[in-house]
This record gives sequence, C-alpha cells and structure tokens, in this order.
Amino acid sequence: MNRMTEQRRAILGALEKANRPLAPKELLARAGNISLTTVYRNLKNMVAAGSVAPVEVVGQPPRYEVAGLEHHHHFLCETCDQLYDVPGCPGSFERLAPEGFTVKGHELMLTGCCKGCA
Amino acid sequence: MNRMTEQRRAILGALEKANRPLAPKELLARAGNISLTTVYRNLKNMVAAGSVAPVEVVGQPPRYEVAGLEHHHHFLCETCDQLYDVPGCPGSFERLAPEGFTVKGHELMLTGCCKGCA
DNA sequence: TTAATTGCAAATGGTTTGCATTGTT
DNA sequence: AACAATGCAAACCATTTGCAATTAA
Repeated sequence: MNRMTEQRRAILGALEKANRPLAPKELLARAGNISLTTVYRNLKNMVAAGSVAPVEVVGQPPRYEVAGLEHHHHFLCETCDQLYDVPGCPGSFERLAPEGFTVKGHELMLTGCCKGCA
Repeated sequence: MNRMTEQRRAILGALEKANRPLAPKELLARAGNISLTTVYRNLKNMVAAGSVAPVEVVGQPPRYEVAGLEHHHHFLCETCDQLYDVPGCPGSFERLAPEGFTVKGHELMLTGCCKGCA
C-alpha cells in the first residue's frame, strides 16, 4: 500500500505549502479534485506510515502537518483560530510526573493573539 | 438558569469523587439515573458558567474536570488511557512565541506509562 | 495483471436540538 | 404561575466503511 497517487501528492503538497497544520476540510479545498473520503483515508494512512502528524485543537477537528520536522510546538490564535508553529521546546518535563510514572512524550500548546490579529 | 438540580449535583459529585477528568459517558455511568442528553447539556452549561473545565485528549472525546483548581497539567497513560492530574507547572512560555505574538495561556500534556501499568 | 486507491452512499459515534413534560422557585 | 431542566427522538457533523469501478506498478 501507499502508492504515490495524484491525490496523495496533492495532500502532501498542500501541507507543505501551507507551512502550518491544516484541517481535513482545508485540505479538501486546497487539494483540487479529490473526495473528502480520500482526504480522510490518506491522512489516516499517512499518519500510520509516519509521514504526517495530527495536531489536536481543543473543541475542534484535528489538523495535520508533515511529520519529521524537528521537535516543536504550536500556538493557537484565539482570534483568527489559526495554528502556528512555534520552534523550540522549553525542555524536558520528566520531573513533573508523579513517582512511578514514566514520561515518554509531551505536547504543548500556547494560546493567545497572533501578530496579524494584534 | 443553572438551578441546582439533582442531576447537576450528581455530575459535580462524580467529577469531585473521581479526582481526575472524566468523559461524558463515564459521567453517565457514575451519575445514576440521568440521560446522556442531560450530561451533555449540563456539562456545556457548567463549562460556560466556569464551574467545569474541558480537557482535550488527542483522538478521543474530551473529558471534564471541576474548574477552579490551581493551575496544573495532565498525564495520559498510553496503556490504560486514563488521564491523571499533574501538579505544578514548569513556568511561563511567553518567550517561546514568535515576535508580535501575545501568549495568554498554555496547555501541557505529558504522555507515557502510569504507575499502575508499569 | 493485480493489488492498492478512489468515490459514492450508507453507516457510525459523539454531540446538539426541538418539543412536550416535569420540577423549582 | 413562570420559567428552567429533563428525556426522548430526530438532527447534525466529523469520520469511517462497504463496495464496485479505477488506477498505479
């Protein structure tokens, strides 16, 4: 599976061009003549294959970004609802966890107002 | 609105007793004879009123916790899928955001393996 | 050729809403 | 009495799945 089809190329292309996480419907709008089913199915395959990563947003459908970027986090503008990449990471959080808990990963989301909306 | 009914008492009671964020269906199971509609409707009201806070989990329905607790974060056990409270916070993240972005809040989720599953 | 991919329509699962009934104040 | 809260059934929305037709290798 995971042949390189026109549709997959379109989805990946849209994600790369956007340079920020996109929701399935944003992808549908940007990927040309492909069905929503195909967007969902390919996103699922690509996430499973590790080429795309989901980014969860509180109370909204998840968005997707190309995987393999260096470790980073996100900023959600509460005004325009757009998600931005935030480079860097404040460090490790192992010590925060209770005794006996093993931390394997973490997710950090900043919220506020973006430059454009300020 | 927001009279203190038996059902609301049951929902709040369940949340307090659990001492960790619960999903709507967990609440339904713990709150006795109330309908799922009422669970959803009351959660929504309580979130709007600020007495309950939603906690988002990647790829799953959100869970809810009593609001007004002191600032803290969460730990998701990837084995048992339970969410735990993590006291404390590694600090402010303002400096992470790009120039011109105003950080108003943040969310942090640790993932890994809990004590019970280790 | 043949196994993976696509699109459509139908099914799901979580959540919301319309409405008549019930419960609080 | 007056209005909020409840339960049910139906509606909704995002996502998934069955299946026959299409396409990449």
